[in-house]
Amino acid sequence: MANIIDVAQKAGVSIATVSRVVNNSRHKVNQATKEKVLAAIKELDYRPNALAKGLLMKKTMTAGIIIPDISNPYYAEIVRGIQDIADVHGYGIMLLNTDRNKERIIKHILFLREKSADGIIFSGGTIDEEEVLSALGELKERVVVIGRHNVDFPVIAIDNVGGASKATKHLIDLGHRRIGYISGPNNSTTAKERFEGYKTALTQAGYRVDRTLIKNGDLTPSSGYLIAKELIYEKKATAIFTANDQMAIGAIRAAKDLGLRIPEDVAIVGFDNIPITSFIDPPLTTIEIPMYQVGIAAMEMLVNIISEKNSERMRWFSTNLIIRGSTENGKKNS
Amino acid sequence: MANIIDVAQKAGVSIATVSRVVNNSRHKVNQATKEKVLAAIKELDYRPNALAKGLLMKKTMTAGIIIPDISNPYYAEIVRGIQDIADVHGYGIMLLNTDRNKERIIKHILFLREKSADGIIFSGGTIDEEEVLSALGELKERVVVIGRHNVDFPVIAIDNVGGASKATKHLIDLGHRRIGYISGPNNSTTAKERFEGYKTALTQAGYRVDRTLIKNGDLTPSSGYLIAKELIYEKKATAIFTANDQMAIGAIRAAKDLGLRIPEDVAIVGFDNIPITSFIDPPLTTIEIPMYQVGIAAMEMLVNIISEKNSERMRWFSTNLIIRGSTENGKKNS
DNA sequence: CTGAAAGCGCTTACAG
DNA sequence: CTGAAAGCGCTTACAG
Repeated sequence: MANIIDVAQKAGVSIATVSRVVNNSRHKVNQATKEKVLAAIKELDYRPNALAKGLLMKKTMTAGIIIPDISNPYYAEIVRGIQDIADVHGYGIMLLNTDRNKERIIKHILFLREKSADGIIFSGGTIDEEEVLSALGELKERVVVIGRHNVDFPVIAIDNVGGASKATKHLIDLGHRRIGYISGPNNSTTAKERFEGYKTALTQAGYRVDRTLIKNGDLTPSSGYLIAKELIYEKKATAIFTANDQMAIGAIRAAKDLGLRIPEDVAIVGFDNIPITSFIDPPLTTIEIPMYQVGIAAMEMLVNIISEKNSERMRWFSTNLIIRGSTENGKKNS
Repeated sequence: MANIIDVAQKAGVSIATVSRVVNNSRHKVNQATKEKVLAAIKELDYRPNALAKGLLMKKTMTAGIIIPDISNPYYAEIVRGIQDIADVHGYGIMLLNTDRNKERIIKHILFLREKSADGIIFSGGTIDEEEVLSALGELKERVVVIGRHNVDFPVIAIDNVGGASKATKHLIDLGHRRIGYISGPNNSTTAKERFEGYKTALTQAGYRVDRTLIKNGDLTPSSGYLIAKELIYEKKATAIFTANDQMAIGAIRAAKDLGLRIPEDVAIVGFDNIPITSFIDPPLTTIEIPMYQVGIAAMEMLVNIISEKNSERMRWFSTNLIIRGSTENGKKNS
């Protein structure tokens, strides 16, 4: 590929001049000269080398996204929001999956440092551990965390506790007493926060938390299916609240396979409001999170931090109970 | 961040020696020297700068993935496969969404060239257009295309035509004559290939293709919902085949909202077999594509191409009809 | 086994 | 308005 020297030679100018026209520099360039350079660029199909530029400028226009799993629609939607804003600002995104595994988190962080990423958006899994923190090195000041608020980073916080509490209270208000909770993997802080909300609502209503009604899933429909069967059949749960929609969809299937009616025999509430939820049968009552907006907010915050605009270090997204047919009869959709 | 000179000084050696131990070079280094260097690296928390290395070596260990939309579970699953293999080989992935828009495709390609990506995996939208091809420049020899086989690139081909044909034949065999097809956006070649299969099956069975039964959706559940309502209510379709599962899920909802039974009154077949399909009600008959495996194959092929191992230029994935309750009674699941 | 030096492709302060 | 030159952080052929 042609480089800046080739262009300079073809245009009969110095590489300094080429650089100035390529970057639309404020340093004045004679119009005729500029046109010669532009012509040479076109003819040679010249593209400036971002590696060389990044090396020199200490700015790569690259951000890393570290998430548990892109095949989880929750993260996919957030990533889409991030990317749309990245696009607007000319940033590229390096996407990394961790499956919440600490070694992979660390490995990915070191990788991003080597690539001189300008910043990191982190979501899912633990970032506030000694080892992870120290891996961050000079990137420590250029991180945005999504979904938690008890970490020492700029954060896009989601009201998981409040949302889960609303969901659980909704089930309590409908008269349910044996409300199961299907959580996420142990290292999912989001699932843990949602568990907090579940406990809070029960406690506030004057009920005790029954540990036998609480199980960990892995956020997939099939884990929701298997655990729901157990909670309903063996533990006699009359309602189930799940840490995400996918597991709730599995739970609905489980109730049906047990020959039970929803919501009459078993009520089910999910979390996230992924697009599919209003199309299943019955439509799923769930807690809405504006995932796409969360992604947008995260990338905007990161861009501000990188460009050292003084930006807020916290954006708060509240959550919203959407009541549909999986908890109340007659509600087909919303 | 510490650089190679800092390390060399601290260890009392030359940067050449540091480089050799960092890269585990075959050039021999005295064991004692090596240990001094290692200690210095550790103490300074030194990470080699990938930009500098990439600039020099003309190899960045970065691959671009250009897809229509990561929030579409079909692509999310493929991307996950790609990334898992990228991880194994030490590659980083830059993810870019195009919404099948030609300008964005071109913009993203140029972006990847500037970043000196080692190769590109492309899926969705058109790559074999003059403008796009020329944007590729020197990357032209380092592209893997997913999902098509009529392009002049190494390809992971999916038997969309055969799959769609099987799906349609299945409906014909069940006695359906008015079979609607809900396609994807006009620039989706995948949806077009699936349309080919639909036509082929009809023609082979001796039926004519009724244009009024064919509509374009946008691959979302809600577009499936709206179009299915129209096809069923106005066009009297008794069966619907959709270009992806998401739209099929919308179509199921539409049939139910019209007060119709599935599969007795309306039969529905999707495409892709995304995880959720076996959990909805009725479970969705669909065509299975091993999406994760497709991603794996694509990245493996790209790695081979980049490292100039002579690799096959074509991998073929066949598709598989999975019959569930949305077309045949008594089939609850598979 | 070790190191000096060239060179990858850029940007910009400086001199003219 | 234009250009020569330094320097970003590396790898490796070459000489010793």
